[in-house]
Amino acid sequence: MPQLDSGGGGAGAGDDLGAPDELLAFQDEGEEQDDKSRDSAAGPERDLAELKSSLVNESEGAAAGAGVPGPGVRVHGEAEGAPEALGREHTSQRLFPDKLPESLEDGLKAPECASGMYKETVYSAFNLLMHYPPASGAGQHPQSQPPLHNKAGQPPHGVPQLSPLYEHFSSPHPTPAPADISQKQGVHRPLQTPDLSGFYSLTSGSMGQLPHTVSWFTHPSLMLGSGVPGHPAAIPHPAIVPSSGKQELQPYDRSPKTQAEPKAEKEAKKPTIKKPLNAFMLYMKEMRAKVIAECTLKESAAINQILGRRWHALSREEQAKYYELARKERQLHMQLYPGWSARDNYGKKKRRSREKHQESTTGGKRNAFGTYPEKAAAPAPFLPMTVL
DNA sequence: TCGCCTTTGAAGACT
DNA sequence: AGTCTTCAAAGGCGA
Repeated sequence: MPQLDSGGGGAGAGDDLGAPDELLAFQDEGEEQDDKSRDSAAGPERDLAELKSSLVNESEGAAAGAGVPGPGVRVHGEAEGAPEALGREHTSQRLFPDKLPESLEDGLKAPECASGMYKETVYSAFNLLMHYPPASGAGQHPQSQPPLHNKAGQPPHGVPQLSPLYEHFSSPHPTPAPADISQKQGVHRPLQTPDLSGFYSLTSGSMGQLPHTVSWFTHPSLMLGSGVPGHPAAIPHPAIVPSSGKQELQPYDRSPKTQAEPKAEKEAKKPTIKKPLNAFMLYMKEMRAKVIAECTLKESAAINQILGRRWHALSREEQAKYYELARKERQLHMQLYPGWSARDNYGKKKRRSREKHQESTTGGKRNAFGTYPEKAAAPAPFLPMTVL
């Protein structure tokens, strides 16, 4: 995130949520910018095609270099030696797995997949940000700020797939549900803070600008958890899900099973507070539907590959909007669940087999530890633009 | 039914 | 401090 929190946290300690990694995402200036502009200018036609051709390149490189290529696979001719290039290298590498999922191949074959996919990329996030003016002294990114005011006050295109957290706070009736949850978990959670009241106090008029909010309020997952039954305010925070089983529920399945559930089962379904979504997750959530609609792909793994590539093709301004969203998301999450820690969910998922990780290590993607071999040669910390 | 796949980013755990 | 590990979303697929 380019300098979203510059200025030493005008919104207080909690504002210092812009992770350093966010800055790294914008290290790739210079040739990277050219790269992105090429990608963007070329449009989606090249998106999948490049992905596919890159795979070919990688295999060619592997053949020519006798296994040397690994991290050095370049797809856009970045400058050698530059820190940005280093950071970029493993990115590129990650984007091109050894094997392309069949489903992805199908998607690549599908001509409709290469049509107009790149338009409107961040309009949704852009639009959303309009409703969340940056906290004082925070989010003062010079590039992300000015365009945040849509004079018309209407979504330019489509329906933003907002993180429920935001939609939740878009409600003119802020729900006390999270606090309720917190009580159950024995965590003190102040309902509202001065920071947030200024942040998310939306008028009912703004609701009209967020028609998608309805989907959030009517989503069955919101009927879980605690709260005052039968009242909209009873809707718990969407980050709260039953701890047992997957988060996803059958769409619009509102059968009152919970009433008949035995006590033990209820115990097992104690709500879990999920991690706030990061910038890329927010981007994926928003763009997934488009990719699915325009491609024949359905497999998330393949879609995520495309989205990952598109993510890197986004301009820094476009990415900045998602970073800003994610930052606000974390901020909200922190305000809602002050006692929550990612540790709470640590180890809840079953671990993958170590062997598979080691396989991927040799494959040049994330190694057995989820990082990249090149990380040892991590680029120098990104200097905020204000410094530069 | 459950975990894997696949992506990036955030953050906890570990050295 | 630096590195490693896990989780966040999503839905098809295989065991």
